[in-house]
Amino acid sequence: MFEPVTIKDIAKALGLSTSTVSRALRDTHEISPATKKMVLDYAKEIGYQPNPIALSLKERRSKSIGVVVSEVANSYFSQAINGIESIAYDRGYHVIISQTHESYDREVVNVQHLASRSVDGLLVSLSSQTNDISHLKQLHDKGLPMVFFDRVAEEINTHKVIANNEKGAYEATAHLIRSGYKRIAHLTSSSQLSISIERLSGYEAALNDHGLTVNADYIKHCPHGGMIYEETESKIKELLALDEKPDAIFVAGDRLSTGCLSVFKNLSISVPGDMAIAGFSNSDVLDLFNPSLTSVRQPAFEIGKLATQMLIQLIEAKYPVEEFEKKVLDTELFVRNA
Amino acid sequence: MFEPVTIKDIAKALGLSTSTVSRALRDTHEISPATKKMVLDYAKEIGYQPNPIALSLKERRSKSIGVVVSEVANSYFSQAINGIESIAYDRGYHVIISQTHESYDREVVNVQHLASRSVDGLLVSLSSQTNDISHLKQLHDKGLPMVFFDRVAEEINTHKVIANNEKGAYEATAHLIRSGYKRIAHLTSSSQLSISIERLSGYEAALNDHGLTVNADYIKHCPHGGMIYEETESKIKELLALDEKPDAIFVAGDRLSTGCLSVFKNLSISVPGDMAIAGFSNSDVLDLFNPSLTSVRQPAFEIGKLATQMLIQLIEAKYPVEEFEKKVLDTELFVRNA
DNA sequence: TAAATTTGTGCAATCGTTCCCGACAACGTT
DNA sequence: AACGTTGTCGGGAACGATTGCACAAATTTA
Repeated sequence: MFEPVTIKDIAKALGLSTSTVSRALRDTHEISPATKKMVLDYAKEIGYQPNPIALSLKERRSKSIGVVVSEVANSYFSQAINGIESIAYDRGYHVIISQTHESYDREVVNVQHLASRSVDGLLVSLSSQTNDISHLKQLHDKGLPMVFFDRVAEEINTHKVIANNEKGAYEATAHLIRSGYKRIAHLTSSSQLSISIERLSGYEAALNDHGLTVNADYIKHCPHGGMIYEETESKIKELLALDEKPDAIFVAGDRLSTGCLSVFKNLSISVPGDMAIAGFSNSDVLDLFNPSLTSVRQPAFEIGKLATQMLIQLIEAKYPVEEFEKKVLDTELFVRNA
Repeated sequence: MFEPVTIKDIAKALGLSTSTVSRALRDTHEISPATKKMVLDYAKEIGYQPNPIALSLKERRSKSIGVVVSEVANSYFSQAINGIESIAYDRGYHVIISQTHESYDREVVNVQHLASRSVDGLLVSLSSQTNDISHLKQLHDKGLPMVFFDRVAEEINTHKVIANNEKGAYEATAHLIRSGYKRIAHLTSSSQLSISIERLSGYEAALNDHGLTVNADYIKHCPHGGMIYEETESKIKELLALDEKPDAIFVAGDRLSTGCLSVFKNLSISVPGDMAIAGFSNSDVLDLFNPSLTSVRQPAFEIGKLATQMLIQLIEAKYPVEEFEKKVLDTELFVRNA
């Protein structure tokens, strides 16, 4: 059906050996100009394209990197992916994206799928359900280059690129405090996630620094990170049922932020009248929201770029890299509904 | 660095030939149960994983399909991709996503990249800038299986899956008419795109059926499909500058719809007070928008699923397929701000 | 002029896997 | 006893490309 032309076809047609053709195509100095021209012309004429799979087998690398994210339909990740592609592309790497949909099982399957020599390295942002990282540790120990971004696994010793989640959370919370709110709740995703820990920490620091006490009842976790509406709704209802109902919420994720707004809309609770909200989000259309949302925006594109640069550096390193670094990029606070 | 275990290692360790090991692993009947067990046990013990690249070279297929879309950060496409993955995954195919960002040049590069035997088939939705489809035609003529979805190329004879754009556009326009608007404009992307043609046609039919005349001044094209804010803004300003200013707009794309809302917000034009809007969009958070948006929603997930099923059918067909079909799925109208 | 070097090309191995053949037992059938 | 089956297994050629080595012819050097 689809019969690609190979180096062998060229060799046969020109009465040369495959080695000569190969060398001519690669422009080696040890081929006579005449032969070289003949081969190149003929190759162009019949539209020869080298078979990347054969190359991969020989070179033992695929010139492709795998990306593991929870959802591409998430502004943060789609922006990060654009950053990833902008670098990978230039360096001649394919990018294979896989989505976990925040499921641990899918993460394991996807990672296994990407590994086994079909990708040269992995860019990983953990799913919210992931506790056990042995599937990644095992590959990392075997030498598969790996860079974490956003949701990182501290236990694995490699490069990491994250936003300054603690500072971003601090600023958002401090903004709510400065706006006069005193009972500030925190809605976040699963507790073991690095971003959850960091954002919680920033939230607590802001409260402490402003003379407010941290109330454990005000901190609610959504293990599915906003993927399930009912989960978000029930957590918010728990907050609303408290004796000392919060007057503001700091939300720690993109999907959670929009989910939160939806819940309040459905419950006919006015924002920010009855409840103020500030949350992490990278959406481009936040300005169009009603109620609007004060947001912490991460440099997603830049994070994707950096992570990819570091990964390619690992992949192409001649000797095993022992020194790893964690890059931390600042977030930006967009005040709306001030 | 990363030394994967091969069938050869197993053969050597067990004193067998690679052929026997291969057959044992593939559970052929001509291997004794004892040998089979020995091989399987040892393979499991040392964590043998077959090398998919070697397989690809041998089988002359990669078990992967390429997807060409404009942006993953577009609700329609991210939902379609979820549909694509849901099928591909089950059938053992990798999915490689590439983004054109509505650029013709990137589309050509991406398609070339995906082809050359590294994907077994292509799922394509054209970029808004694409006029010339010879890069696809050439591959299709060479026998590369290809299925179009959403933005299709009529000139290429293969399977196509689309929404009923004409009907959806008709319904949205008719809704505006029923709501009392008389001067309805149409904002759409580049004129050569299949979806633009179909949606324009539905728009015109609705006007005609309701005794309204089609006014060429009311039809504005944005070649970048909403990717460039300034372009959208200038087209809208053109509409606003008309003597008989429109009182409603039917918008033909996801990004254009949100772009349109942003422009009106920035121009302090009240929607739907000064101007009513209805548009194509698959966003999940339209309910949160202010002003809200009456939307035509496409069955994106289903379209992705169908297209993938048809593509895999083409890929795995024993004989060249000659009969192609175009599947048309109904859209849904969500009335908001009624 | 003979030896040494350069130049241009081919042979064959390699990457990991499958699969067509053929080898060679052990067994059953006339 | 001679032959055909059947069950197990190994050898080796593919798949497409690269590359170290060998080797002839052409050229330069001693």
